[in-house]
Amino acid sequence: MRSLHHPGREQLDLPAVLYALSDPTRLEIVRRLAGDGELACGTFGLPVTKATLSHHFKVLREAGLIQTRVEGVHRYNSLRKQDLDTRFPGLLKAVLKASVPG
Amino acid sequence: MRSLHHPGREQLDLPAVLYALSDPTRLEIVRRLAGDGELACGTFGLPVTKATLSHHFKVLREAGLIQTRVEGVHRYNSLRKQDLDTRFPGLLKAVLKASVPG
DNA sequence: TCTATTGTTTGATCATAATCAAACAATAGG
DNA sequence: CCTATTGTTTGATTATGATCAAACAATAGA
Repeated sequence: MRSLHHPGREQLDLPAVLYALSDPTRLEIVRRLAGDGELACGTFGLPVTKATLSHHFKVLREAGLIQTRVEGVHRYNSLRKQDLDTRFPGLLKAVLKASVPG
Repeated sequence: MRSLHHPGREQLDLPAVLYALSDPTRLEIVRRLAGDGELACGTFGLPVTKATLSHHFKVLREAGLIQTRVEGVHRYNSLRKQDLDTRFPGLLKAVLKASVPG
């Protein structure tokens, strides 16, 4: 398996970040991670296959939104809050606030 | 010509807004409008044909990011700052701050 | 070593979208 | 009217991406 690629803080690209956030499934993943800290891929009860989910995690990872830590057979994902907030101040907070319908 | 469609404030959809902002050309359009208030379509010296530009304006308009006012032969575009800020507080500001490289 | 679990990758399909040239529409000014 | 200007729409092309099933890889546990 190819090792997981995480772009550096300086490489974060706004269009890529916005694009990653523009998919409802990925937005939901980000919301969960914002609340729960660290989650394995399989713990999201989303209505897509594991292949599709894996694809979405890859998009989020390569855009620099999440960090994936390997432990045994699991991949634990977490939001790169610090990096995002440094590079794009207020963006994540605004997106998270807005993504709660109501 | 079909009349220009602008979604109501309540119809604004976060994924659609983020998607509209995820294209560099459209992001540049939004940045210009944020600075200059109101601009006709032809006044952006962007490296795309007028057909492509028209397409991007349509995407921005239908996502609710811009408002297009027809005056004579021109279309004057402006950012829907108020609506965006009401619906997604802090989002536009964060995007505009982030989109200035440096 | 065998098996179950977890997730990735590949290959295919289908949909969406970015782009352009060309045709079209609407208007302003002669 | 005629013409130039401004922008939209259409049709075509090309690229990207969301999705799934199936094959694969890695690990933990019996």
